[in-house]
Amino acid sequence: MVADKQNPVRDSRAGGPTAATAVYDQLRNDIIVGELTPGHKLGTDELRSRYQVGVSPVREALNRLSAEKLVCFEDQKGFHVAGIGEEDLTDLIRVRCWAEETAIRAAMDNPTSEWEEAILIAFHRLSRTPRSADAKSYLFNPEWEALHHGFHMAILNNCGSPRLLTYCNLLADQALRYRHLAVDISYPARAEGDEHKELMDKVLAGDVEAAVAAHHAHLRKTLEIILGSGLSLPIGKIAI
Amino acid sequence: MVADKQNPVRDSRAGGPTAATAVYDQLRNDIIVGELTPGHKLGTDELRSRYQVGVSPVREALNRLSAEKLVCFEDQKGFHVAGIGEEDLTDLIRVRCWAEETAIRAAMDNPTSEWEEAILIAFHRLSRTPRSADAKSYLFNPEWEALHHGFHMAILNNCGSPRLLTYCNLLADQALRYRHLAVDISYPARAEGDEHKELMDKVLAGDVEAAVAAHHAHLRKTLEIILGSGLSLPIGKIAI
DNA sequence: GTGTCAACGATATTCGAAATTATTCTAGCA
DNA sequence: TGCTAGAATAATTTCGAATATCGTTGACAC
Repeated sequence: MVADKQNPVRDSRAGGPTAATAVYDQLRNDIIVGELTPGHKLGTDELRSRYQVGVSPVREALNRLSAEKLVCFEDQKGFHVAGIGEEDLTDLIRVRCWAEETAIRAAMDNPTSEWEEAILIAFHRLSRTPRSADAKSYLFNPEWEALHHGFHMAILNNCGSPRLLTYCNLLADQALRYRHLAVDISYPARAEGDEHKELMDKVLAGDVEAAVAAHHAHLRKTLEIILGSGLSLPIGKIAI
Repeated sequence: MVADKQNPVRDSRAGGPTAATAVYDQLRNDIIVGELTPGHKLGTDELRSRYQVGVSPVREALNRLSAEKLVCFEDQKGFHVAGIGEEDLTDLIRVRCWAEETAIRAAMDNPTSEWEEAILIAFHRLSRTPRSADAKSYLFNPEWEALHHGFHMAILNNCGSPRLLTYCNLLADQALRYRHLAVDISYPARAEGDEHKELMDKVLAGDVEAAVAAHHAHLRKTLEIILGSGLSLPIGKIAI
């Protein structure tokens, strides 16, 4: 592979060898971060020039994303960034409560010391990392995002069901997009560290009901913050 | 659109206007029915000639299916029909129990007469249709399959969560494939009508715990039948 | 006999143009 | 003025060829 102007996308990435995968990753990120706003038309030409590739990789990436419900598709009408709405968000959080409650119960049903220690480490790392890359106003901090996701997944990981984990990840990504769309407005109103600590304490204490309660409270607070953030809803067509 | 030899796929279908969607539907069906066996390599040329289209629609369909976990994909290595395995099947049924239990509880939490009547009708239609298109040996009966799916969905429909319903549908499709792969061997060992009737009775009686129990028993029996059918496991690579 | 390496064949991937379809705009008519 | 028909425009979708990559086979050296 030669690094020239012809293939800037492929060259700028380490992971995916194929252009389609590279575009998929970038596009997915751009949508989750909110750079591509809900409802925005994802035209062929725009994406072709944006990522410097042909039609095929773009289309391939869009198809994969539409299966993840981050992109909306209709025959002969092309692709749009999936819309958002209050009902959709409420549904998302509700299903996430169900799925993750199930995962937590299953995980706590077979506790191992490795699992508990992994949670402890994940929390420790998260607590040492600032929520925002800038001290005063909010600035997206990819490191914190990764550690935050890692902390929650560390708890669920022990549930023993690959399918359920995959689904939790899917829901988490969708929720992450909502958070990004709202976060600029509501930061720094929230003390997330305390919520995470309480969740961890209950999990490590083996108190299933308390852990589930803490987890539900955590998600419900997220819902309230987003709904109260002034984010205008709805926008665009929802992808079921 | 002209009906000629150039476009047999598009012409033979009523629903999807685009070739990609047509291939998607057919391929999906071929996989679920078991005509394309688990682990089978889905090469470009094979599918191109099988469905009489170019590379683009084939690739598009494969990408959508890989998101549904019916097709396995790896960069630079192409596509395979998703593999099967005992662990995967166990996980599938377990997650299905969780998801559908949640849906049943939510549906029974807000019972309406329309909903109850829809269940009654769905059961009635199902009970009037033979499981097999042939009286003696098993022959795939698409009508029964549709009504069976309709009956189960009639119960879940009232849960009020589009996301959960979509997920239940996804899991149902994956389970359907396992059933098809095993059904030729185990038919007609099962009295499914009785199980469905019991499930319906509990739901209509408003007895949540009994309904959930009946539902779990129904799924667990499916698991046991498939595992005991002599279906050789595992085959191919599992799509998480 | 065993291991490495290069060339080959097969396959997946990508491109740019062509075909098809939706959308918009305009002209003509009631 | 409002509405329909039809062309012009713009977009999606599809194709077949060109490119890049992988796995294998065979030769060669050790």
